Amino acid sequence: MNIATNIKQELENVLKKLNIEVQVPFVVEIPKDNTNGDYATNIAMQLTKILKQNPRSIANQVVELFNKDACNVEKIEIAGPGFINFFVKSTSFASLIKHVIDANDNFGKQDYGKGKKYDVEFVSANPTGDLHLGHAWQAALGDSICNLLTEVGYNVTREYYVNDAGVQILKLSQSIYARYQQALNIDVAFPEDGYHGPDIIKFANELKEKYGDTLLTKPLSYFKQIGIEYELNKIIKDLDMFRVKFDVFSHEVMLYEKGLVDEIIPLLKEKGYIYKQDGAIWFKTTAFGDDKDRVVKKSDGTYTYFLPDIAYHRYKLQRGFDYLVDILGADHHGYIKRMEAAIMALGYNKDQIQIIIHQMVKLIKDGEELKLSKRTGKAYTLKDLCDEIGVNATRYQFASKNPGSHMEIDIDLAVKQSNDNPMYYIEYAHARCCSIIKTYDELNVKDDTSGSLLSNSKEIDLLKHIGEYENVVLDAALNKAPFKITNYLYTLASLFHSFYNECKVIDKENVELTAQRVVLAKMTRITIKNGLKLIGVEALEKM
RNA sequence: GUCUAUAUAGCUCAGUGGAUAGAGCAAUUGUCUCCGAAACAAUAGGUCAUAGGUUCGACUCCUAUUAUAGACGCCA
Repeated sequence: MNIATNIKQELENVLKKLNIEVQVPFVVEIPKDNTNGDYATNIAMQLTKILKQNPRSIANQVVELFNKDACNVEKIEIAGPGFINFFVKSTSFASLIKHVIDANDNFGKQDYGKGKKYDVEFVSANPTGDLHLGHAWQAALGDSICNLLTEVGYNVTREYYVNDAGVQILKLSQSIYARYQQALNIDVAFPEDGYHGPDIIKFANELKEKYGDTLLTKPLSYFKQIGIEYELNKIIKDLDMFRVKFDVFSHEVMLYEKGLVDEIIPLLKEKGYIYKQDGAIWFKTTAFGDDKDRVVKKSDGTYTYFLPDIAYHRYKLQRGFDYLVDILGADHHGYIKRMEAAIMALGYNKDQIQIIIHQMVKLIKDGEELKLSKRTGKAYTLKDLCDEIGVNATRYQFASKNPGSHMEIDIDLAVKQSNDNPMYYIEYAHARCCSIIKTYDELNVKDDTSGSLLSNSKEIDLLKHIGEYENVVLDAALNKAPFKITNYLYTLASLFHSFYNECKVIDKENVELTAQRVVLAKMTRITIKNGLKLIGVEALEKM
């Protein structure tokens, strides 16, 4: 049990003694300045409205009723406008130390989710070309979110939606067919909106090598099928290299084949959300807060893309997931309201779906913006970046950004300064821990997890921060915010480096202290390793 | 015009109602006879875009304005 939680519980007891029934939104946290205690709470200020007294006098009452022995508190002070600051006994860390060492690889794992089922859909790039850096962000973000949710006890499925029924795929098959003909020296015009990428030319040449001209008589549907297979396999391979593995690939074509798409309009009609206008069929999404109604069936009789998407989300919910998460680029933000509308219209709860939007990636190369262009086939891909700076640094780079903020990547700078990536600072701390532990092992001394000799402020700061890890994991998971993990790890590495420089860990003259300090290195190593694993980065033992 | 984000140190970014707003890079200065100097310690650098409001307290919440990116089709 961690110390902050203990203090919080005791404060809840105090509230009961004061006969306060209502929820008080107070926090127990580590103050920035440790002269303000090891932990502090704002409970007195929060109570001003309820008790209608000044915060310092409330603080006095709280302190009087507070049972210090229940949570290893040595001293309590009231400071500033009414903060209550707690100073804990050094022995209070013994249970934390033992917990971290015993849990080891499992430190951080929690049962908060109680096995509830999440389906997280991300990347879902059309199989028409290589993954670009926007997909890299989605892949890193999505996979890390899945890891976090799993860590706190949810049952998570990673899902990829393959848009294989739309016009994009038709263009792909036409492009392949044209390139194939060109490979055979047949003079044909390349389709107007075709895919110009070099990969298609390469694929066409492979077809020529393998089959000669025997495919010329095949229908377009044949090229469609082999095209999807070829492109999707390439994507899967890249994702695998990026350490992202999907559990389920759902194909749009399958939704049509199973008749799921055709079921939607009658279903919505039954509930009264469908009407006809100008020869088209509309879904009344404004009933659920959208700013305008959406067409689901065009006047020419074909469906809009929206309809299969509704069918797809219904299909996911029917498979028994409690929550759905979609990760999309900012160019899809208009999509949120209408999809929520669809979910609600179908009788599900709005908070069963969450759509996470990440902002656009702006690429700078040679001092100017590099526009992604499928037409010209020129793009800087996920694989390009991984080849240049490595998978670890790439995963870290994308996991560490808040998806709500805009990202600018200067490729030349990223490559040149890859060692300045904050990840290396964290890796260095980990490698240092490993090195210390190795040296220590040769001494043949038994670990001491009591923590009784740890009194230096650097040691205490490190312990307190490690004690926060589980809360940070939970917070990051619930907010679906992997960047909270990277921020945490960075601070942890910093505290460790600082501790290392001030406190000699291995001291042959003082075996007792060595046996306790080395445990700090072990705790740090465990925490960094587990934290990095959540964002798909390997912890290095040597650099 | 409407919608969604974003605006914090010269640059890249933390900071989801609390105490003196924090890191890294860049600048200046110390620290390796010693467990890994890819590190540490220190100095300097900010009217938290602007103006109002909410309250014990606002970088944080609300409103308006400005700037930047993106979205607003019977396209996907």
